[in-house]
Amino acid sequence: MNMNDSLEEAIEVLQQLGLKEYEARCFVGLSRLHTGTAKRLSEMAEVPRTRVYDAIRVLEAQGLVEIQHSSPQQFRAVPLDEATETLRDQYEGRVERLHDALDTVEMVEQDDETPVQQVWAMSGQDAIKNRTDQLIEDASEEVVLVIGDESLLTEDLVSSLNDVGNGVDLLIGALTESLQDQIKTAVPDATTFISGLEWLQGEDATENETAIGRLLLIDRSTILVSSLMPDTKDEQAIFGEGFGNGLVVIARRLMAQGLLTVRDPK
Amino acid sequence: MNMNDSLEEAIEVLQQLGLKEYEARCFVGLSRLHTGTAKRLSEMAEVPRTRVYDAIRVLEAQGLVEIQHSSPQQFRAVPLDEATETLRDQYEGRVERLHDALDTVEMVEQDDETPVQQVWAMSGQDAIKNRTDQLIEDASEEVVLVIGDESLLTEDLVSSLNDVGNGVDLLIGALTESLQDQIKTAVPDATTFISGLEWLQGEDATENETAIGRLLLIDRSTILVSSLMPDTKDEQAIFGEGFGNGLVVIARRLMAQGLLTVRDPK
DNA sequence: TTGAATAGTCACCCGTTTAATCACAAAAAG
DNA sequence: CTTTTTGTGATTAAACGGGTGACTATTCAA
Repeated sequence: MNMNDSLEEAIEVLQQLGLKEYEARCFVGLSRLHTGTAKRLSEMAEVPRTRVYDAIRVLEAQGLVEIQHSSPQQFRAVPLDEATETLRDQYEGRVERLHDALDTVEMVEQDDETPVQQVWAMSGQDAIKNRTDQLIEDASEEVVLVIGDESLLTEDLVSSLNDVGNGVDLLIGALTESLQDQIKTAVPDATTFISGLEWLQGEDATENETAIGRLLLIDRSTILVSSLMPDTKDEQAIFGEGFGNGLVVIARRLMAQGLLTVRDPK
Repeated sequence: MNMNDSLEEAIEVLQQLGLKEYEARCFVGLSRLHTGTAKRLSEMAEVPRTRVYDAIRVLEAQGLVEIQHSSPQQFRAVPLDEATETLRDQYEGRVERLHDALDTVEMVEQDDETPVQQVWAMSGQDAIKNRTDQLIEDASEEVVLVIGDESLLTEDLVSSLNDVGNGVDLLIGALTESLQDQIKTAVPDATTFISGLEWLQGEDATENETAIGRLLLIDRSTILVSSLMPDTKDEQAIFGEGFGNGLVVIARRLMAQGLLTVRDPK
């Protein structure tokens, strides 16, 4: 990646982390300046000089820059490692506060008429990863997992797989041999296999550009299927639980197609 | 804390984490509803019904809620642990990307005329903590530290103190006996003492409400002094390096006042 | 000392975002 | 066949953020 792109990337990420554009620009500007006045910073970061002062004040309050109160004032960025650590601390604190606040509250009564046909949709690689890990942890009998992309075989996933109870069968499939090898060494207890769902790929590929992401079946009663946008890495999943669930139809189809039969000749 | 306050707190924190007000309200609303339609959620969360849909879409894209595409649609929040973990992952990723981006860039040349009189100001408890830890790690001869408030004795600080090189003297002071005891057990290698800066407290207390936070002197050439707003827990520090520094005057005053003489009779 | 340049603070403008409401068509429910 | 409910879209008003210029104080160099 080009250096100017790195600068742009840094600015963008800082904004995602909650900074305004000027604040972000000033911070990356200072990061390559070691120390500077408002004027120099204004030129380097392409921020109107008169606005540098506001931006710096905010950054200082967040612990990202230091100010020398001389005349003229000098600014400098906190060392990178310190800055990232500070940001981490900030967010860790917020997430913790959120967790505490919500977990003293949860749940108002409900007039439950569970409509049995529960199929839920969710998005986001992180969220689906976490749900996958959680489901595997809670498995009591059998885990069937098909992984469609190398990037989905994360550390957390591996440790979840290795931590399942003793009586739980592990059946893991991959789309390529190299991926299967990785799985074999990472999760020795699992029975692995390749393919078994070419039909699924074929059927899908005609319609749109989505690739199969994950396919997870827990205790034959809970299922999660995700697809992966090849370019954007965006992941979307559907998720269902309960035997009577409509999604189990998919599971049956899979079994009929011979995917699950791999298990018996084991 | 009251439960309604918890709700408010959660909403506020979610906004700090980047959500809009409606999104935040909808999420905490769903968090206590287990599952709900737009109408119920609208009443519970005090969000206009017609706007619930937009908010939910954003939340779904972030992996914080699941949608059941039935009619009417049903929404539900991801379990709290999964949600916080997802948020964590999100921010960890961003901070990492920031670090990588800035790492490849740093430093444009500089016409250095170091004005020797460097006194820098910084704010924020996290940032000052990180700076403190860093300075202690880099110490080569002597660390003099005075801690003004119990909350400042963090794990990171303790491990930094215990990790200093062999030839480095550790001199740690506290304002109260109980704090001194904590330090003794946490950092056995240190020489501890109490007080030695009543004069500083006195002088300050007349003017404003700030209490002394940290006081750190590294190798007799780098110094950091912080004050703590008693109510807001807001911390502000000044920081200087180099022998010729004006701040060293303060260090001399401290020595003259007998603070540092504790070291000699050791 | 004086004039020019620099430093710093304010106040203002304008486009975008976002909270908030309304109008309307499709779909359920009675 | 009404009457709610549900979902989408357009619209308004206020808040926010980016962008610019006026103005004063300070510094520096004639």
